[in-house]
Amino acid sequence: MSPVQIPEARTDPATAGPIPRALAVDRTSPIPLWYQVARGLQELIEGGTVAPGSHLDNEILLSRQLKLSRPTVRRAMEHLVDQGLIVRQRGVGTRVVQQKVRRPMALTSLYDDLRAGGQEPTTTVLAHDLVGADTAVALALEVPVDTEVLRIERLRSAAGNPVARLTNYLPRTVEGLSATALESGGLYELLRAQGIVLHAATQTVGARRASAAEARLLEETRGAALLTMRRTTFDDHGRPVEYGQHIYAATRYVFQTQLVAPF
Amino acid sequence: MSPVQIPEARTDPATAGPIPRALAVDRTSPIPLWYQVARGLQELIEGGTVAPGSHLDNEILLSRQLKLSRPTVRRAMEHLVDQGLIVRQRGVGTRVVQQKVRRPMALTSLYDDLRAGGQEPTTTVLAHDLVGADTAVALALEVPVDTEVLRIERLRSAAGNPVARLTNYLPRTVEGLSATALESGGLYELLRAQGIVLHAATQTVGARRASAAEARLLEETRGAALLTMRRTTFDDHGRPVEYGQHIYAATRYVFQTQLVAPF
DNA sequence: CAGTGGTCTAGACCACACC
DNA sequence: GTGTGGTCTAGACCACTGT
Repeated sequence: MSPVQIPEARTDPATAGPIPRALAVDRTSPIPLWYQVARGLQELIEGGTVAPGSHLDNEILLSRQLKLSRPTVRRAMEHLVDQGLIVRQRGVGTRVVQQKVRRPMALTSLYDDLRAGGQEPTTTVLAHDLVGADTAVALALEVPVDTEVLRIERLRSAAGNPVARLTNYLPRTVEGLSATALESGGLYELLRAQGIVLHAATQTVGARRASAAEARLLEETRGAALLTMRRTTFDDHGRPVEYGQHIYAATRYVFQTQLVAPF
Repeated sequence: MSPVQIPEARTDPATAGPIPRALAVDRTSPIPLWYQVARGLQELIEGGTVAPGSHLDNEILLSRQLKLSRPTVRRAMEHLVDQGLIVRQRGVGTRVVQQKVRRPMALTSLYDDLRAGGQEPTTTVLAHDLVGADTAVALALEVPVDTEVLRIERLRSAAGNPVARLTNYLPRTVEGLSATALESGGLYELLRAQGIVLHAATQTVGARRASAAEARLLEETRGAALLTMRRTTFDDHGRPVEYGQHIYAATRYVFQTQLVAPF
């Protein structure tokens, strides 16, 4: 009846459930509290401490345990719902979802993909020069046709086998993309190091047969099936950062994606 | 200095900016207020009332105009940021982003895709029966091997040309999937009509060459490049709903995706 | 009925960009 | 400085689920 909280029934609520021990938050950190909580819960889930199918503590209890407000805890949980880690039902509670492969590919690069898969990727720069933008490049980068843009062509290999030929076009204003830098890391990594925040992309995936030269480069048979991808990446201001036309050896690479329903 | 609000300086704030007129919210509706605001703003942006690049009113002003709290208005704006419609910068404001193609493909189906593209799709059911789950199907649907599952095989055409052969496996418990229903609409549409909430999916896209039979079915040349897709779809409880193995004529279809950074 | 998540409010303080 | 968005709090009421 009374809105006053019960004076420590049995155990200290801050150490009660199996949850809170690993979830201490650092209030001096610049990282938002809700994000710290979300990461903490994510570790508990992925580490198996909280079994799939089991219920998580409810918001009010958790906020009391962590000494945070309910909206803060709530925001963390909403984040995990977006990630597909947990499921919430009014009147029922919050349950941990059966674990899947879980790769949030979204805005990663082939380099990140391969490295995450345990294969150490290597890169050979085939071309690194300035060219006039053709209509496709001009449209994607939102510059006039024939504007000089940076072209980068790379051969990406994994475990000694060629996987893809990557052709990227970028505005001349971008810096820090020397050939040596490109051979030691991914393009997106270098862009992020320049302070560019990659925010969104549109991409088109298709397939076609390899030309003789492409087959030779990728060590495929003549006429082999290739995956093709065209992608335009935008920064957080909505400006185009990069446009790429890529081909992948279909025998050695597939695109894997996790989708979450919009809303 | 005083925390008291200024007593109606000049004009009534509720009719001041260009924004609020179309943004009246219905407090009796079961639709969340923040969502009503988000839709209203989206219409203003997509209708061109608010030009790309121009600033939106700030949160405090907008909340006063709409007579809503700041967090509510804020939530609407966060939604639009997720959709890629607007961009926010601390100390600067909220600006409308240059419009792109904007297709939130995420969890739509080929049927939706084709129809949205103006091509009226047609479907021919090639098979509709019960089969024992092989290892791939069993793994995806989380049932034991050899469990009887529903198999649906369809040929999807657009503008009279075959585009894809779709093979889907579903648990026997799913209803409402008669052959006639499947020929008049998309699978996802039928599932949603059954009250199933599609929430997430994992998919793998690859490429290979067509067999003689596949080429014949899709009216392609022998050995033509095909796009392949395997997708498992999950409902909002995290349970697998559907597993599909599909092939697409690469000359007639590509996958187009909009990605937003996950952080 | 009690317990859960879903929504909303009215404040507060801070970090950052621009003048 | 001034104004902006980013974060956080401490409540409130409601809708839905299960008993």
